[in-house]
Amino acid sequence: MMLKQRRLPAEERKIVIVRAAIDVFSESNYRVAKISDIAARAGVTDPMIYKFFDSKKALFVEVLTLTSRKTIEKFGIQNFITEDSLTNIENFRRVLKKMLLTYLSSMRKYRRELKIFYQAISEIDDPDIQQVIRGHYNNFASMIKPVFQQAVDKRILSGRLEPEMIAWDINGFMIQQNALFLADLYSERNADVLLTERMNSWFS
Amino acid sequence: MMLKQRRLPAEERKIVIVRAAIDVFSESNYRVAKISDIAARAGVTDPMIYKFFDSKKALFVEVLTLTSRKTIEKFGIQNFITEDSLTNIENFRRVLKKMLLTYLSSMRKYRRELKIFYQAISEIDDPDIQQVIRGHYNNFASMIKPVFQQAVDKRILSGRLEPEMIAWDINGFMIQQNALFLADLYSERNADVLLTERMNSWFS
Amino acid sequence: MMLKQRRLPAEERKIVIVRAAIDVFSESNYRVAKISDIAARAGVTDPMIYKFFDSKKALFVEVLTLTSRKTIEKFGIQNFITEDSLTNIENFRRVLKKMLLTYLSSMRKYRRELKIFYQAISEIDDPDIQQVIRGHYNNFASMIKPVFQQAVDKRILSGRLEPEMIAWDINGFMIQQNALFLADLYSERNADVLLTERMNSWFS
Amino acid sequence: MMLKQRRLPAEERKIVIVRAAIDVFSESNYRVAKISDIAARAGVTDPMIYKFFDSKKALFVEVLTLTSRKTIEKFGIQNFITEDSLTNIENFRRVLKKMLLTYLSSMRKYRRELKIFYQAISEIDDPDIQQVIRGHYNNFASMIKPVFQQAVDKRILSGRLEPEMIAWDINGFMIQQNALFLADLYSERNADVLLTERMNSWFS
DNA sequence: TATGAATGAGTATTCATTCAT
DNA sequence: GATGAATGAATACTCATTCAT
Repeated sequence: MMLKQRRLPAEERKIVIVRAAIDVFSESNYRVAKISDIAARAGVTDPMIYKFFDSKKALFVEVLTLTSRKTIEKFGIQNFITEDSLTNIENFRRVLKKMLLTYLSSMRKYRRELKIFYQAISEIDDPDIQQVIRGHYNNFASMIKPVFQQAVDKRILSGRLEPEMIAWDINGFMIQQNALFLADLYSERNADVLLTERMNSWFS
Repeated sequence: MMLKQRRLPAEERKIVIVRAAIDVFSESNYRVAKISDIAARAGVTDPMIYKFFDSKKALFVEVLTLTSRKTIEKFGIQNFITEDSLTNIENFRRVLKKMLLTYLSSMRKYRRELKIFYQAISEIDDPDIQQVIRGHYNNFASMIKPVFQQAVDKRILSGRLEPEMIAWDINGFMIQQNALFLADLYSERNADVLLTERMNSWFS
Repeated sequence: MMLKQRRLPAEERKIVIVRAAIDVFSESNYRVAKISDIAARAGVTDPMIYKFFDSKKALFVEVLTLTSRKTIEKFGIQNFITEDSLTNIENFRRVLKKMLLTYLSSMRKYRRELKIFYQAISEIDDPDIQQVIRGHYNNFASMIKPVFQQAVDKRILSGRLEPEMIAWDINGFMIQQNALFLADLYSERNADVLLTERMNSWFS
Repeated sequence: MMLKQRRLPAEERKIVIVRAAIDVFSESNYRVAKISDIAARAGVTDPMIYKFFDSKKALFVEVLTLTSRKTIEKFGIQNFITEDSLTNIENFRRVLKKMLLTYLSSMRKYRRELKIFYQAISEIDDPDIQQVIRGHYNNFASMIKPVFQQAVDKRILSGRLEPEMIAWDINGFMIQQNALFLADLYSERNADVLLTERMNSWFS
């Protein structure tokens, strides 16, 4: 068991602060969260926050950026869809569905990050924040598209729907399920059925 | 020549305040917007706001409630889907698509209301606000469901997908397009193609 | 005896605040003085200060401006030097000396204002503050000059030294005596002797 | 090629810090200047400052003291007024005038130090600072007085005006010109004319 | 010796809300 | 009924200074 260290190297301290920020932001929201709460949660005093971040907003943007990166890594379609799974449409379909359901079921675990991400829409007029949000959705789509492109190239998919279109459909599906989840209106069954419908459309 | 009216009947003045609130909230967000800006925009003094609303939050909730009501009225599926259009699947499909596209294209006009609605997600922990949000999505689905139920009853729809499921699919589709729209990532072509795909699934 | 009024018309309240500011600024200095001290002294809360002044600096500039105006009014050379006193050099000289000595002896009474004025030199890089300071010295000189010009016109003064020059000499004399006074190095006798010397030079 | 020196003898490092302090204080003022800026300018870390000075104020007082000493040395009346120049009033007068004009024209070069000195007036309530200021003016006068005393002793000056009085007149003249200079109201011509007038009074 | 890490204490400014008139 | 006057309560951010290593 590690006691709380009094002095930490900068790198580690920064991580501790970001983690605290995720906690505190998600427990209320960007505007309500107080720097002093974040500091307390991180076990430091307020000024330490400002050693690493120029402002509360800069910290929020960092949290957003990191969350975006982590989400996309975690989604990690490329880890699921191996060369192997692309040899055969049934394989591809099975693996894809498993992946999407896995993602959906991870919402519960990443509710905090999810909530912060949706908070950012309230601040969408801020250029820095807008950039992270748009970057995130674009990156998400960009990660998915080539997988479907490969499937088309390998003739296991008809190409009737452009890979880009499918990518944005997946993106959109996640957005809607996330939103419903945050409003406590998420239904696993609904999500499952609707996902199946969509897959039918992608794979027809 | 129109002078600023000195005295307005209470009901009208309340409407003026709510309109001002929509303007001001949407120009920044619930936390940033100032009561004094809303009052100025409405042409009243700050304390007047408190004549009509107990608090800033109460005003926000009112705006939310009214916006929800208006959105649902405007969507007005019952106005589109007449008895007549339910006699024949092609009619139904055509009218439905027209309605959904109309709604999509109205996003531009109602961007202000849309933005406020998404702001509420930052405040989802507040019970009053959560209630409006959930109520809105539920009402939206409840409005759509019976139309499809009728279609099933009238045998112009197979009933393979439950009307409730379709209702939530439509609901979700709107949520995702709204979110993309607010992030300036809305693509009319994408929306159109993906909507067509979904309709195929509902009507198969 | 007047009890401290709870509610005061804006005009009066502003005066109370400015007076409090003079007290508080002079008891320490512009940077050390706290808005909350000024507010407390004025018998109001901090936000009231901001109803009248945009910032602490704005309040300081107001104090400076008012002090300048008051000082110049109080010096009021035009009140001393009447048509009458300009008929004859001895009269003029006597009245002038009396006036200057009066001013010098008023330093004690106006120490607070004096101190604030010299504080401004620490802030001379601020354009607003610089403007007040320069304006003050220029106004001071501009007030004195025409009196000596009249004396020259009326031939009771030789004009060997330009009126403008004399004006700046008086101005400078006050500056030096003020500075010494603030450093507790003021000597009435010295001031008196040196003033006599200068008058000899002006009137020769 | 000069690399930043890693280790400097303590005395030199102290000098470097004081120089940096003069720069930084004069660029804003005592209250606004930051220790970290001074440290950065001196090429040391913040805590190093505290190796040499107990506090920011102590550093300011040191700067003041050194500036006072340097100013007085630089004024160095004793360097100008040699035995030789005291044999004859014309010589004395010429040399004195040259010296005072030299001092005046050096204001431009020593603006930084001058500015810091006037900043101290804002802090005149601090006993340490008051002591330096008063000490400075007193030393200044004390340096000048004996020169005129000698002139009186040598009968090249009448003694009508006591040497002490003349000393304070010179002192005051410098104070006023410094103040006008800092307010950007310095006029070389005015200074020259007024100085001549005063010399007439001292030498009559 | 030197410094990176850390903080105590402070403070100008903001704004929703109240209330006397 | 309407408002000008007033405030309680809050909070992001700063900086001189200390101390463990």
